[in-house]
Amino acid sequence: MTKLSTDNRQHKAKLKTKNNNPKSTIRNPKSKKSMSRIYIEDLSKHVGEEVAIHGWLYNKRSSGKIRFLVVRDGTGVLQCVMVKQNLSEEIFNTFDALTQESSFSVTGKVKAEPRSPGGFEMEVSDVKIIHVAKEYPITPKEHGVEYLIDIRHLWLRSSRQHAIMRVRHEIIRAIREFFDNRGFLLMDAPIFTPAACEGTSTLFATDYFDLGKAYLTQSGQLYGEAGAMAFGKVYVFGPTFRAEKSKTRRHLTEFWMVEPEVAFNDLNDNMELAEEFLEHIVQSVLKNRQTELKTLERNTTFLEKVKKPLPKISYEEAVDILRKKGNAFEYGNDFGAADETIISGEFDQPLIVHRYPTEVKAFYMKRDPQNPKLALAMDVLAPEGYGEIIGGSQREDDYDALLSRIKEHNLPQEAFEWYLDLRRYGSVPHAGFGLGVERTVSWICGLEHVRETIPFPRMIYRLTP
RNA sequence: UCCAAAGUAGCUCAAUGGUAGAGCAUCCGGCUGUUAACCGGAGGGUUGUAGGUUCGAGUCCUACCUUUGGAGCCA
Repeated sequence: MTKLSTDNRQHKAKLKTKNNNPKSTIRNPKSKKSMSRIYIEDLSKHVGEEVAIHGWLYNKRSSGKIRFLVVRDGTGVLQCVMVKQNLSEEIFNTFDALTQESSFSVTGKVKAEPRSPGGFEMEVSDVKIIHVAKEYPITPKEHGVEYLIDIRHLWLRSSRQHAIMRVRHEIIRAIREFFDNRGFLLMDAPIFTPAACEGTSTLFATDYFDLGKAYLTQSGQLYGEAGAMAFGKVYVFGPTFRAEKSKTRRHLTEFWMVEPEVAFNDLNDNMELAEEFLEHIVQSVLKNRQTELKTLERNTTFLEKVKKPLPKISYEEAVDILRKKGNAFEYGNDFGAADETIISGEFDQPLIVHRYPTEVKAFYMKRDPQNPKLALAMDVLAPEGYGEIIGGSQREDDYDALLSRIKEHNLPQEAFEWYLDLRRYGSVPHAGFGLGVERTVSWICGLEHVRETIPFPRMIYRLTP
């Protein structure tokens, strides 16, 4: 019933536009020698000029003879004022046909307007409808995340999602800038791999011609190590895949990870690189994305404190903190999400925890010469309960030690022969870490869930859109 | 895989075991400065599915389905 009436209205709207342009309902806004077209973000340079904006209807309001169109063009939002006595009836009535998210181009004079949120307003002289949208499923009122995530392709048009995606973009830009400025080579690792990189996680399998199964990568690190031996310092930046049935606000099955790897670095160098890296990322966002952080109502007090040096404690000291807090934590276990929150709650900066028991860490991590029961590993825990955002280590560079680790973990030696080669031909101490992009975005934006940090999240029960 | 919670109008939510409602959205009307505009009116429901208890079930019971949160694993 509702559908019918909408269709009717669309039909009417089509008829109206047809009168303007007999060829097609979809008009090319550039076809007419129109005003110079600008983006909303550049409005300040065009005050007093007659310009055109191409965009979509964000919202509209009417007070009878004065009407307001709120247009968004992807770079911002602008309120356009239609005054009846200044416009022909035909143009004034385009207001009625425009539904939420209809596309159109609007022409008029730009005015500075202190009452408007962006500081500018447009006095409309002409409106050209491009396409009348059907009833839009996202209304200006509240919606649940469950509903919105099903229409993620449309949800991305809303202001909050714009802010998150712009912060994500800034984080990725800062990551690349940081490594590029330090002479790192960006080295892409393969997505298809013959075996588990770390041997533990469940992987996504796929048929690979006559070669049997291929698996989607869960880390580019081993390839990064080959890169470090070839180029000295590299970073791998790509998607990674985990088939574990993790159902939490911190997990996706497909997520992005950046993994630097540096030859001749030890654990201390690695921790220093990580803290400088985090400082650069957070300070870049604070510097370049204040508007977005404001939209997200992010309290930036903690973010401003992200500067070198970050606090560093050993696994043992972390266990002590847990015990002092009355937590019956057993030495030798890995920290759960609740433990991480307690430990990081003691600090107001990201916290580096180093030297974990070898049993809870991966086979390729070098053992501490001072205490062979410990791995030269490091994790960075974000404050405010956001958990682990970085995991890294100094790698085992001794051939015999690495081989026995591979055997202890029951890994297929043939698959790791190339990796062992790195210890056969000019082995050197080296270290690296991986940073989860989505968890970092989630932390910096202050979000409830990582699913909002990636344009199209992949989770156990979600493969669409 | 395990534990827990939730499914009622397009959306967000109400409704002691006793006639299923509101706000937003949609449609019709009004308004010359609105700001998630406002005011008046209208349409809109197999209460996730299948059984059961009861004079009577949206509400109680059982199973299943779907989604969400958490655990484990991890970034």
